[in-house]
Amino acid sequence: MDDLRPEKLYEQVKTYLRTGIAAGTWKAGEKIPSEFELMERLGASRMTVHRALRELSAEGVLLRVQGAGSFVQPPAPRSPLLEIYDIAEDITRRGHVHRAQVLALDSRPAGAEIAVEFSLRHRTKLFYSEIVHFENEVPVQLEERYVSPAFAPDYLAQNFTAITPNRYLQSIEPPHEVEHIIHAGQPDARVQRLLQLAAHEPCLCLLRRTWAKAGPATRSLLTHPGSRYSLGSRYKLADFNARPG
Amino acid sequence: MDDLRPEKLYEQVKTYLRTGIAAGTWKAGEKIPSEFELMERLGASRMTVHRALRELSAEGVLLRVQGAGSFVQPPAPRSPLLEIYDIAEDITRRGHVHRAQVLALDSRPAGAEIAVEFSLRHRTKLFYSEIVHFENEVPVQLEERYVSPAFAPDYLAQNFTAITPNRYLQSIEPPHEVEHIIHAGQPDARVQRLLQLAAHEPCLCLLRRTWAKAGPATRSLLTHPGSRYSLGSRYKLADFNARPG
DNA sequence: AGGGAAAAGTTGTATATACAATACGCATCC
DNA sequence: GGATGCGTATTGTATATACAACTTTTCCCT
Repeated sequence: MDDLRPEKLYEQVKTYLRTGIAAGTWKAGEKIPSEFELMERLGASRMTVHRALRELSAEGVLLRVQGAGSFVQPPAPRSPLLEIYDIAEDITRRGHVHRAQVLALDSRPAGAEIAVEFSLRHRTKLFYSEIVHFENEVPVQLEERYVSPAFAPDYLAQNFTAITPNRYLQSIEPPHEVEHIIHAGQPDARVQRLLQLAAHEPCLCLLRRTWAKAGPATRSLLTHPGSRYSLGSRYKLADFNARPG
Repeated sequence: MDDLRPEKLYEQVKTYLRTGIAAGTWKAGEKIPSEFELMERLGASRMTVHRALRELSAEGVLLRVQGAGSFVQPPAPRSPLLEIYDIAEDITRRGHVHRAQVLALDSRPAGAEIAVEFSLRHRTKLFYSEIVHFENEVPVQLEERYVSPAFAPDYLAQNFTAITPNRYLQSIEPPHEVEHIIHAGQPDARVQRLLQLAAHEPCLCLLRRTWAKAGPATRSLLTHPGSRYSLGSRYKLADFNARPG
């Protein structure tokens, strides 16, 4: 499972800087060492260091000013919203530690509402998983997921502390169609406890449904603490102006 | 205003490919010329061509497969959530009646946080508007918007009961870059009153910032009643698996 | 015909070099 | 004091080269 190949050199440079920023070696707004300095310190060529810095700049981690230097950008609170983003990836990219706690992983009859969504007869069985995701041991997401057995027959045999359901399902077959619905809600007592929410703290709920070519595949309700998590995206529109016809 | 400097060479290569794809020279799924071929055709070095292709790949325009070639990706599906949707349009499309109540429309000094976002000195004046949007006389959105005077000099002269700020600003110049951040929050007493919220009812907050080519343009905080409003999108993903032989 | 090795083609990474463009401090000049 | 210009530091672009990694095609041997 693990990728044993060594990280590419430019990736090593990126990791070096990212962990340094996460560790507070360089704080937001501060200047990081110059390309030349990093080149000597890390033993890579300037072009390799340059590439690493350019990519970090494109990712919004750094702001580079020609003639002046490279500066740490304040972290943009973001998760690519409409992509099938993976929360574990998201957390580790921020340089934090991700842990998943599996509360349930079984097969259970679909309730009326769920059955309709999956175009199944009432009480037909579906796979179900319930996982709490922690960022630095703070709960940031409750994931309640129904999966069609026809789509992922081996779902129950997976170890979801090692690989997220998201990533596992993606590896089977990328979805053909996706739906996202976002709303703000008041958690019930159980959710409040699982996410360690303060009294009356709202939560941000993201309902994501996916379809494979064969039919409905998954239905996940992702609940986040309102005060500790936000969804975001930022992108350039420039490229979409020129269109044929 | 126009940038008279010649486009960078790698940008020229990107433009060459983008226009070729737009013109149908290479269709989705098809293979584009190899780096070597492009290098000879365009008179750039392979590294320069390589950089152009790598960036197009990162942008999702191309799919590159080591050892095989570079293939045109089907255009990425965009969702209404990330577009600049207009709530008046949204409401009328549902067949309901939209009404806007303008609570404020003035010029006011930017607070510390806002000034930083607009790259302005503290207390420089910005245009500000505050509008409640009603769907069938039920409040569904509180719109608190800051606008750069440099971007929209005539902003204060508009009648925002007739045209939404959104639509007006779009007519000046479509944004070059957009950021959306969504979170769930607890409204303060004032918001609670304006949106006629029940006690402890959470709200869904969408912070949208836009940039024009010249710099920061607008910053809107759109607050919705959690129980009466949700954001959603559904779209088809292209088939990324198949690649022609 | 089939299998498999070899070759060719294509992209990925890394380096060295050169020069251009920009920012900033410092000395100079008026 | 203030404006000007210059040198240095730093990032941006472009090129040539080399080799690695991977895919596809060719071709030879069985």
